[in-house]
Parts: sequence; C-alpha cells; structure tokens
Amino acid sequence: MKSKKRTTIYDIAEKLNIAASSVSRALSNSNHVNEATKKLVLKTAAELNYKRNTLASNLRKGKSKTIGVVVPFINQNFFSNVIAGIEEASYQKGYNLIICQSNELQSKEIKCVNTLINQHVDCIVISLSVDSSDHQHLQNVIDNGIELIQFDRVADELETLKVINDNEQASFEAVSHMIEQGYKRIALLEGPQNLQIFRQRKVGYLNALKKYDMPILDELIIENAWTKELGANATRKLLNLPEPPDAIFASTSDFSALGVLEVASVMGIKVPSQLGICGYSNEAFTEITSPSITTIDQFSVYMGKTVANLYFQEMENKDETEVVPKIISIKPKLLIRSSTQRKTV
Amino acid sequence: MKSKKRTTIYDIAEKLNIAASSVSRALSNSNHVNEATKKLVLKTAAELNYKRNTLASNLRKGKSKTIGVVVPFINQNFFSNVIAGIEEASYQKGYNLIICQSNELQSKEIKCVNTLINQHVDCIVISLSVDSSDHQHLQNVIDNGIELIQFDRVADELETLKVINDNEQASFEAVSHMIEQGYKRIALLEGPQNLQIFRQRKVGYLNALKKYDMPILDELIIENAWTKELGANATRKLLNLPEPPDAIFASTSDFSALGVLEVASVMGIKVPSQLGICGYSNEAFTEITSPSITTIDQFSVYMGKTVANLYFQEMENKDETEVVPKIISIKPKLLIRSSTQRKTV
DNA sequence: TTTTAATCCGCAATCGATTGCGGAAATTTA
DNA sequence: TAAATTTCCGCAATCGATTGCGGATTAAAA
Repeated sequence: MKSKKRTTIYDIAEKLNIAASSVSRALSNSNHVNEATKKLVLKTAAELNYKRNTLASNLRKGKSKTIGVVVPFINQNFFSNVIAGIEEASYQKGYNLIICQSNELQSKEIKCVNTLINQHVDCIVISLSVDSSDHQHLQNVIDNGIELIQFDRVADELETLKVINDNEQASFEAVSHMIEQGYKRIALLEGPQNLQIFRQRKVGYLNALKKYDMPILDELIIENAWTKELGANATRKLLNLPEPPDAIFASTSDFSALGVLEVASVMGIKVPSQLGICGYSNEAFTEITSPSITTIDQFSVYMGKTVANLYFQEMENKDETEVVPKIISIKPKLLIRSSTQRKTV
Repeated sequence: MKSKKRTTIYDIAEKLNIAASSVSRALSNSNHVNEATKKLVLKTAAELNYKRNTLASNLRKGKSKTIGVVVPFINQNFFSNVIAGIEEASYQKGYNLIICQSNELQSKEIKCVNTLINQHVDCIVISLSVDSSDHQHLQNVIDNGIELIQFDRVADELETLKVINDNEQASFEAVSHMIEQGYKRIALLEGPQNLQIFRQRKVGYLNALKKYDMPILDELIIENAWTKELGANATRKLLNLPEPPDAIFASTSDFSALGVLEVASVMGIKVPSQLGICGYSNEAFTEITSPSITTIDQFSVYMGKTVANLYFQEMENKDETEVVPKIISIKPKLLIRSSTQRKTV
C-alpha cells in the first residue's frame, strides 16, 4: 500500500499537457493563469491526491513558514501553556511549530538551536535554560538571518525581541501585600541568580521591604529552592531558626510553595495565622490546596500568543527599516488567596 | 547584520578548489574521501560558520527525520507529558518534532494532518480529537507512505501501530477496589462514547459490577462529564437523587473528580466515609487535595517514549517485510488514596 | 485594418545537498 | 616493470516547486 511515488506538479502537468510552471501558478492561485486551466489543475490535483512538497517549496522560496521553539521542559505548566498560545496564533497565520526541550541544559539548548538553524526556521523562540551563561548560540541565530524572540527567561544584553513578565513589580506587590497583612519577618526562597527573572523577583522583594522600612535579614533568604522538595527543606531550616519567619515568599515556583505548605502542616504551624505563604505561577493546584495559596498569574497562554504576534508584526513592518528592538512586558497579577489573608476575612 | 547569504557547500568547495560533491562527502563523513581533505573541509566549514541546509538535504534524500505530532491540546497534562516523552526519545535519534493541536476539532485535526503530510514528515503520531468520526485523513497518511502511530485515543478499525492504555482493566480494578471498600451504589461519569477509551472504561466498570453481582443502575451513569464543571453538575444531580450513590467513579478525568469533591465538600458530605471518589489520569493535584484522590496513573511520559521507540523499531525491521501491525498496551496503575479508603486506615 | 496592450503559457534556471558513474592518481600485486 | 586494484575526486543529474523572461495568442484601442 505504500505508494512511494507521490504525485508532483509534473504529473499533473503531463496529464494535462501543460507546463509544470502553469500548474505551480494555478496551485498558488496566481492571477497569471487562465481561470479555466486553474480550475482544471485544481480538479486534477484533487483527483491525483496531490500534496505540495513543502520541502521543495521552502527550499526554493528561502523561507519555511516555521517557528522553532526551545523551552526547558515541554511538560511544565507554564511552558506548555506558552506553547499552546504560540501554536494558536501561528496556526492562524499558517505557520508550523518545531518544538525542542533543553532539559535546563545549555549543552542541549545549543544543539536544539543549531538544529533549528539547519531546518531554516524563520524564527526561533526561546526561554533560556537555567545554566545558560554565554550566548554565542543565540548570536548565531541572528547572524544566520533568523528572527530571535526571547521570552520569560531572557538574556538582557542581547538586543532581540522580547516578551517578559514584570517580575519585579509582581514580586513587589506580593511582598507589599504580605507586609500589609501584618507579617513582620518575610523569608524569600530565591531562584538561581544567573537568571534575570529571579534577580528581578529578588529586587522586588527587597524594594518592598525597603519601602516599608523593614530590615533585610540574610538568614531569611534561601537560595535555589525551586522544587517542592527543596522548598520543603528550606522551610524546615527556616522554621527551626531561633527567630523563624512568619511568612515565606516562594518566588521560585508554586511547587516550592507547596513544599512550604506541607512542612508547615506537618509541623502543626497554622497557615495563614502563624505563617503566610505566597507562590509564583498560578499552577492549577494552588487553588485547591487548603488553604488555597496566594500566587502570581503570568498569563502564560496569552504570553505565547503575544510572542507569535510580535513576530508577525515585525515581519509586516520589515520594509520600514526601523530596527527598533521591541520588548513587551506583561504585567502579572497577584492572586490573593487564603494562605496570606489573616486580617480581613 | 542580517547576512542573507548563508555559506553553502559550494562556498566551501570554491574556497578549497575542490568539487561540491567532495565537500558533501566530507561533511557526511563518508569514507570515500581522503582523510586530509576531510579535515580541511571540516575546518573550513567551521571557519565559515557553515550550517547544512536540512531542507535541501531532506528534499534530496526523500526523508525528513521529522515526526509530526497531533494532540487535542498541548497544554493538557497528559498530552504534554506524552510529548515530552516523544521528544526525549526522538532527540536521541536525531529526529525533530513538529507539534500541532487539534483543539478537539476534527476539522482542525484534518488540516494539521495535511500540513504534516505536506511537510513530508516521516511519521505522524496522533491522539484523536473527541469529535473524530471518519478517518479518511488518517488513511491518507498511510497512502502517502507515512508511518502512522495512534496513541491513547485510537481508531480501532485502522490497522496502524498503536500505543494504548489498558483502560478496561484499569477501570475494572478501580471499581473492584471501590466495591471491596464496601461501596454499594457506584456512579459512573462517562466520557463521549464515540471514543474507544471511554467505551473501554465503561466496560471495565460494568464488568466489575457484574463480577460482584451488583445491579447496573442507569440513573447512576452520567454522560460527558469530563470537566470540573460538568463533574460538579453531575454530582449535584446524583446526590439529589432519591437514592443517591455512595461512590462516584469519574472515569473521564481527575478534573471531573475534583468537581465531585468540591460539590461534596460544599454539601457537607464526607469523603470517603459517605462518598467514595475515584478519578482518572493522576494529575498532580490529586495528591494534594484533602482528602487525596484515588486515581489511575497512565505513565504518560513513558507512553511518549514508547511511541517514539515503536517507530524506530519499526524502521529498523523494515527490510524484513513482515508488516505485522503492532499494538503496545501499557498497563495503568491504580493509585489508592484517601478518597476511597474507608475500611482500613 | 493596424497598432498597442493585456493575458497566458512555456522554457530554463534556481534553491542546496546528494549520489551514481567514470576517470585519474596512487597503491598493491604479479 | 607492468598489470590489477584501490582510493579519491569531479561531473552532472536529481529531488519538487518557483519565477524571471520572452514568445504567442487574444483583446482592446487607434
């Protein structure tokens, strides 16, 4: 049943006794073809079950209508949502998606990027892996004439299109909210500081403390606690301090916040009365824990759509040679839930 | 900075005063090239930042080393996990992934499949959309000489490679477990019966009842309750019956089970003592609800890897012309949690 | 009726990499 | 030293679709 031979425009041309070029024009709906022959070609194409060979077409045209996406993990909520958003917007424009995951490894990230360059994708969308340090491979993308868009985890020093969250602001609001709820010793679970997003979240935290004239206590800042287990470990350490915190801002992720909640629950510490907890990302489960967890929504699907549309806009404005690098910042939303509300009901 | 002209093998050939064919052979590490020239080519290629044009290569070779994936939604836990598994296995073999989402619409599913055919992918992996009825587009894939692999939601009548879960067995075990826990009136939230997986789950449910000589009560079987809201609605209806159920098997999804749990909680019905609840899929949140929800793990990442490896195995055995359609069935695992345990502690 | 313009269509080159074939040079064997 | 292999390389065709150019036919304008 495997018909190795697919029908090509030449098959159609031969059958109709016309030139392949005419077939091509007819199929691409050019207006330089007679209406009658166009109909005939379309009819014959359908009969022969013709499928355009996109490889050949792309090779000739020098563009592939394909967007490459590189994320740390496809199956992390945030990223899969962003991808879904990108897909939705791209599909409408007739673009395809090639997806790779870097597994948080720069080495694999580099390979993925190179593969995408080889594939002649028109655009590469990337959120950096956690151990990302030098950016030669990204420069490479640009040098190869491929549009590069960074999102969420971006390399600031690279002048590219970017879609980011206003992490600093979100973090500031979250901590301010906790302070207003009367929490006095707010701990921070911070992410790897080589990533800008985590630096920004820390800045937001520090600024909020500063604004309210609260001291910055180094022993309340714990590094790299971004999984549930690490969040739990950090919490045990924090709660066993001589002067433990009365709130924990898990700026790394909701998973970390979940670890905090579980440890508190095991230790019999009441949330939110004795301990406030705030996460980051608005994972689905934050709504259904008891108490529900205050967190920050990043509008991930919208972010994906924004990324794709940014590319399409850029393409449309290509002629007007203004090469102004555009950065779109999406304002995340603080979702105040039970885990930090102890003043009002 | 946009260097439209990428270096090709001809550029390298010209620079070294040799033929492009030799460059090609050197780059593909053929043994029909002098060791010295091979080194020289590789060095020059690196200097000129050469990137092989995969489009041209694929066109010539007639294969693209690309796998197309079509799923209802990329950002649903189960599917994103499967995709992650496929990606992992594919990456190791040097294959790329093109991902599409059908949004549960057959119309979009058809378009996705056609796009993938046009892209000349080597293999298409698909999990059918819910309103999938006729399968002409899938037959089309096969007729175009593309390997087709179905997973999870499959069309039984199509003879293709398949990777499925043993839904019937899992469902049977879940219901048996509930019966052994002393539940007498077990309701079923069933999924769209045009999808085989939901039919199988229903069969498992019925078989378990039969085995334990329990009556089948039509008023306890509710159709199409597969979101949280629909699950909640169904639960309200069920619990307001003259003789309400004492357990609900949300065979559609964990989200549905969550809806059940929330309604029960609002109505002051105790889980598991007054009402047993079992979900399906082992979503992350099932572990952290209170009580935690009994559910069924589908090993989704593993499923993805299995799908990809099935394809690679099939390719290796291509020469031995046995065209035996292979079906791999993965046995899901019942995870017994608090929501159904009322006998032992 | 003649000139001009518009409409269609075919020819052939092109995109970049691959590969069968044949020839030249180098190596081994007789 | 001559003959037989082996090694290495270049030529040119090929994959399938696209497109600039020019020619032919037809329609419109003079």
